[in-house]
Amino acid sequence: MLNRCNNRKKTGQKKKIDDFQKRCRDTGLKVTTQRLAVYKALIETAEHPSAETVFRRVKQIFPTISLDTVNRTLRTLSEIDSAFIVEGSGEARRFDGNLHPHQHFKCVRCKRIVDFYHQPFDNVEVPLNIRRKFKVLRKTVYLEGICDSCREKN
Amino acid sequence: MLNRCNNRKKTGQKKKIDDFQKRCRDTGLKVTTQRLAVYKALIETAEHPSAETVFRRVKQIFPTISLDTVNRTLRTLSEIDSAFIVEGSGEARRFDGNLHPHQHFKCVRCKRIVDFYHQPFDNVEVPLNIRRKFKVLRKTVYLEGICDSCREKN
DNA sequence: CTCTGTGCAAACACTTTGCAGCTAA
DNA sequence: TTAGCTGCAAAGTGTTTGCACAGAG
Repeated sequence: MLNRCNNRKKTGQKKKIDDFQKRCRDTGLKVTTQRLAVYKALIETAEHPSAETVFRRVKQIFPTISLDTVNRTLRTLSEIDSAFIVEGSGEARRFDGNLHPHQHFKCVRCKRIVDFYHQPFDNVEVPLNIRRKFKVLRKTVYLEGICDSCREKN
Repeated sequence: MLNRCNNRKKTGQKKKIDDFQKRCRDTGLKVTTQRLAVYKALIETAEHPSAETVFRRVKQIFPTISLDTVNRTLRTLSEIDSAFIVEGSGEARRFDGNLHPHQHFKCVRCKRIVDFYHQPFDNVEVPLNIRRKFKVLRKTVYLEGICDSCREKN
């Protein structure tokens, strides 16, 4: 399973790129050389790169691209759900003094974070292939969405 | 201490504070007024505050404290496991172009992020009390620890 | 041809650091 | 007493923004 995720197949890449171009057209975005290059760089790697990393990579085949464009494009990609942010919300760090096991729900509009506890999340064992390779120190379950009061505001 | 909270809840806070002081002594940290004030402010709220928010709150009862101290203290608290970071790693945003459902393991040393897929995590239903109140758009399961190559380096 | 996208530079928000004086142990 | 802590100011890091020009549709 680790392997399958790491070896993203070439044939699949082509289709992804076609789908992406369609997605751009559907959402009214222009298919620019830069946008395509950033998207390709992102799906060609399994290392969950930062904007800086994508920038360095794209620069090799497109030397005039700027870091700003990469930043803007990555943000756009996540807005049209062609990419996800796996680390760093871009907002300030936030802390929790509650040491008991629990999970969080975060409202993407008002940024409110709510604690909850749902035992089944806690009960799921970390898979063996992960436990064998890595020392797991922490397990986080995180939900995102729109909270009740933000929904009413629509 | 306000005396309106004279029951078990307050006793719990009291115990937490005692435990915290012990934790400081055990880890060789001094129990300073600032450190205590920051810790209290953190456990008195359920809103997962940022450093800035904690700062504003502590300032009311301790006007000379600086934001730097709050930042430093919150970092220290998470280092001694008296608090957790629930949002914002402080590092750069990182992106993922893999849209299939999957989970992540992140090595806290080398920052490498590895994809895996463990169906049981996917199968857990979001609890009803959350689904009823909030519109859930995304579910994230995230493991943190030490990866194989970093363990060997010890 | 039009209007979005890009590159540049400057602005920005948050966090960290160097240092001198302070304080808990 | 003294090692560690704090407050201040300055630097650092990553991201966003305003603007004029370029290029996709």
